[in-house]
Amino acid sequence: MSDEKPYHHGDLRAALLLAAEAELAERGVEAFSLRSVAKRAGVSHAAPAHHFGDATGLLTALAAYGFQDFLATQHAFEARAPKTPRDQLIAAGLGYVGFARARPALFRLMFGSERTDYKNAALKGAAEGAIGHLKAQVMLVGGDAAQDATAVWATAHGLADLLIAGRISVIRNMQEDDLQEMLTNILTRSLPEA
Amino acid sequence: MSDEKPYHHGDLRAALLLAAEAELAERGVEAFSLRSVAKRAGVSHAAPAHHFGDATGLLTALAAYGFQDFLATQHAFEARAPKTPRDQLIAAGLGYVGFARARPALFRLMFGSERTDYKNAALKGAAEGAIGHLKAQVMLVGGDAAQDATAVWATAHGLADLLIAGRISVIRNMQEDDLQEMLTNILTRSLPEA
DNA sequence: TTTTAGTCTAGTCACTGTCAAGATATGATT
DNA sequence: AATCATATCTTGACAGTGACTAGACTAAAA
Repeated sequence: MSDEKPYHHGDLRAALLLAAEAELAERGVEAFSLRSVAKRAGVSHAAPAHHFGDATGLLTALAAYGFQDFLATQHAFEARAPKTPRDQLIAAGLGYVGFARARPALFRLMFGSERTDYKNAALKGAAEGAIGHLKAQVMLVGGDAAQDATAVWATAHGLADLLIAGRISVIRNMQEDDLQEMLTNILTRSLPEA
Repeated sequence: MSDEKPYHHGDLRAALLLAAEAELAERGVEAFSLRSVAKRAGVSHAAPAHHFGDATGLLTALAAYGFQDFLATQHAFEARAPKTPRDQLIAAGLGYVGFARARPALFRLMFGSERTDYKNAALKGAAEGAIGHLKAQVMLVGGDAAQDATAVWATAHGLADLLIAGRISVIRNMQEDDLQEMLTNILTRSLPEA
């Protein structure tokens, strides 16, 4: 009469988000299954509906949570970099790529999936927070904020997406050090000129 | 006794590929369904299996076909551009983005999906053809082929992926002319220096 | 004409997301 | 403390899915 699972989980919402990211990482966005998430959390197949509505609801919440970590990763990279605006911006770009490589399925969910609802306020807010951060940094460096932010962002995003897709054959057999140096070079070139 | 459908389709394989791209465009990669493709082609739900094995087989064939059109689009853009190596490379980049915008779901399938088999010879060949073309152009311009090709490619890819995701708010309300100019500017900056 | 191989259909299975109904626990009101 | 309302979770059902099997049909080879 001790190890009995209580009827109420306690914090199922958080547990489901954790399970969902694990499922996402193991099976990918396209093979993602609500029932499998429920099973992993040790709960009935219909339980998630009460917290997230449907599958889109869960994935939307997960994407929003992902954007928060995404921003946090960039901040972590920035903290370890020199404090000049340019270095900070490059660090943010490396953080962008680093996040994608560490959690590729989540990254894909955030930026590419159609199974999330971008009209959702929480997701929209989290996503715009990440974008706003980048734009603010570009303004510190100076230049045409719109175009320059787009340039840096697109470069980081393209590197990230191609890396996790495994399509850049040049890169597959590269030493991690050399890869980082190359990423830095490419990002630097995308910056507005000093 | 005239309009009766014959038992054999005639060219079901091609018809299925056409239907598959239409389904892809309408419902997206993640909601893609084999049975729906079969229905659209007016054929039983198990018919595709005889031509493509399983769903992955069909999507793999479709991706390979996509890479051919992808290359053709770039060539079309190049034909309309000045014949200097730099202009040709930029045109290829614009073609890259143009293809993604015209057929976003197919583009996503080619570069992002896990429902394709990249060990498949046809797909691998088609994909490497597109990559080889880009690399060849970079060598004409001069520079460190590996790094420079990666830079241009990542920039084009990032612009394309972000554009079709609709995440670049700066761009959503932009005039098409201004957008093209901006894309050209950003791609130019990613090029090895003259 | 007979055989063989290729093409397509029909039926089945386990799995999926969603819905509806009911069981159980929590907490507010009295 | 007792009752009621609400939130949480389970169970069971449904149509749609991918994959598999067996068989029907057809065309071309022998």
